[in-house]
Amino acid sequence: MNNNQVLNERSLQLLKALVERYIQDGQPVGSRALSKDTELKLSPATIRNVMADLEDMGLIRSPHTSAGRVPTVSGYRLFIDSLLTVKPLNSEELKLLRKNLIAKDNVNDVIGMASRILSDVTRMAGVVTLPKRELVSLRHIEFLPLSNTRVLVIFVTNEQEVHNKILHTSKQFTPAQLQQAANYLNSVYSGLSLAAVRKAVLKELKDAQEQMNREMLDAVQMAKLALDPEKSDEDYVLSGETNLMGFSELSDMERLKELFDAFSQKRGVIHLLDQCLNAEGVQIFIGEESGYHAFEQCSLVTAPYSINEQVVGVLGVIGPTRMAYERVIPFVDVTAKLLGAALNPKT
Amino acid sequence: MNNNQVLNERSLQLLKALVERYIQDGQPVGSRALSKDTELKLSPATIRNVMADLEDMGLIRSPHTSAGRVPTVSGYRLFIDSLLTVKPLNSEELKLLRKNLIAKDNVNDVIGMASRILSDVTRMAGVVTLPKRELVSLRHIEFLPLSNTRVLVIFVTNEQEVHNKILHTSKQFTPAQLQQAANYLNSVYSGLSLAAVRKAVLKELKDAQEQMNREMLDAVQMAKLALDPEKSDEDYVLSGETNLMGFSELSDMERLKELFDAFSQKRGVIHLLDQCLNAEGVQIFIGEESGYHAFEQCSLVTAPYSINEQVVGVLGVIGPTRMAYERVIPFVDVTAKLLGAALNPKT
DNA sequence: GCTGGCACTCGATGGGGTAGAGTGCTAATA
DNA sequence: TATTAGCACTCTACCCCATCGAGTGCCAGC
Repeated sequence: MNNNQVLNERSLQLLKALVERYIQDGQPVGSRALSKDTELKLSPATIRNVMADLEDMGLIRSPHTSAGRVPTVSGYRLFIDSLLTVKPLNSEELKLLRKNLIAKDNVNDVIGMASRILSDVTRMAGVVTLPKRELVSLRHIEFLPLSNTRVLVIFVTNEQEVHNKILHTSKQFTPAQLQQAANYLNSVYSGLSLAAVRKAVLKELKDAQEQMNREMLDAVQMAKLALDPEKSDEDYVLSGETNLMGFSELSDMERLKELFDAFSQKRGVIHLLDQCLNAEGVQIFIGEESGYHAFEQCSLVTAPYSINEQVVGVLGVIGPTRMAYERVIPFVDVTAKLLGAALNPKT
Repeated sequence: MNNNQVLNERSLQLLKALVERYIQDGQPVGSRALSKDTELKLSPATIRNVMADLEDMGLIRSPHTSAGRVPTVSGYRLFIDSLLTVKPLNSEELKLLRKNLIAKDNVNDVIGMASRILSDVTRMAGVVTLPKRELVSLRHIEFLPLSNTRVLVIFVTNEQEVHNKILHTSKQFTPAQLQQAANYLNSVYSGLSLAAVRKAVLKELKDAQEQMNREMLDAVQMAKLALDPEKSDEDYVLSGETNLMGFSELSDMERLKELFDAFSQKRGVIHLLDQCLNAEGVQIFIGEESGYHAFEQCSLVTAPYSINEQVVGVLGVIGPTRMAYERVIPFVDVTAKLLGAALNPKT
């Protein structure tokens, strides 16, 4: 692949046509087909020359001598970054989104619905991360005694979601003490983000002076335990994985197993999605770009979503590299925005 | 298939040998192989005659003229019900179980671990239903005000598990009122099973007379809302689905998709597992016996598990019909017992 | 610089031949 | 009468090979 070639307007146009054609019917595209497809009146022979150049540049390749050409990852990348003409959502998709992506009592239901819509509409796999607890703010905290040294802590966050956890305390508390501790924490920390609360808590514990009375110290100590980040904090909801079994390019059982293993282990996928948290808008991993072998034949189109202008999660679509990006990209974009809206606490 | 044949000892012995052989290496079993396998000194020709009889009885069949024989569902059934010699767990498996299947704070963790062990050891898919909430007893109930008419209800069950739900009440309650309601419910219903509580609550509401004061009535009303059974109550944890992708008999993509679709829709699987709740010990569905098309190539080996002698859930293993029943059956059995033990509240 | 022509390559398809596994049937045997 | 050896038969799996069609690269001519 030597890049010292000229990429003139015509070559780009042909690359665009080739990628579009290939996305449409999945067969390697030959010069004859391309010559008919474009409005440039060029003979197959000319197009062959251009294709040879594109191949030199590593943008397309031929599976074997007498097949047509197929886009490489770089080809897709160039196509998506500079050549793609996105299609706006059709009214039906929009209607579906508006109808189903609405606020519910249970955040998980909304997330699940978003994931479901993503997979149903695109007929690929949809994925939505749960909102990062760290970034949402504390609304209310409560302690319930379970047994001697076991306390159930319950906290409600501003997305109206309830979390609970069992703490093992070093000493025994009376219900009244627990009540008092909760009251204290609510009065001091309510409204702050969980991350901020934790930070404040750690600070208080560090420079705890005598000025802080016994009860408060206990309360802060318990808050620390309660807010200890958990692995379960990082999770996502996946839908329509089975749609992926329909694609011929993923029909190799080895690969498919690897992919589904990645889905159920979650770690890799989470890592991948986390990289998209800070992206402005839609971000795309094409094939091997993700760095995960299991995703080598897949593309991932993601967009972050926000609650109160604060990015708290990511959603996306997973499918074969050969996907209708011009439809998927705007769809993922809009879904992210609407999910954010649906999760925003009605003030 | 005419059943008016004699099933003598020898035929059964040959059927057993055939099934075992087929389970072992997945190839149709011929008369010659069978003649070598058994200690009955019979020539292939004799065995062929017996096999023809077994085929007449619908216990085995041949994929085509010049292939060996393969067990039918009836054949497997007879094998499992009367011919199987189960193998006790080996010490390694037992050690793994005892080491990992221990009480934890979080029931879901224990369930997840059980599912994981089932799939890891058998190298097939493991499934464990969550304990039926209905059947566990109420330990503690608590109400927290969220906003005007929205109340968060939290209840802890005897398996130390915490459930929460948001109620929409018809009128507004003060924190004190909620506290009072919870106190009342705890004093009256604590220790009863959720099903019993619901029953009692409905009865109280039905013949609510003036003798019941306003507050109590409110409390009972809210308890009714809180205990309304939800669809989410019926759920299971599945592990190692991807193991199923390795089996050649399931390698048809159509079928596989159907199977995985069934897994993610959950309804059919739950229905199937529910049928095993009342079985004494291990229950097995072989292939089409399950009644679900998606499971036609699969067998399901299940056992119910109990908390406090009360059956609350089911666990099992899903794999190809051709599985090592003699190992899977005792393993599922023991796992169910140990899971029950791990879930039993330490009193 | 573009095009038509042409030889070439490669995968897919399908026919034909063969080897091997296993059967069912029959006649011989214990 | 139950068992066995022998034999013809059937079916699959496999390999080989010819053919076809799509598409290419290259070259000469416009």
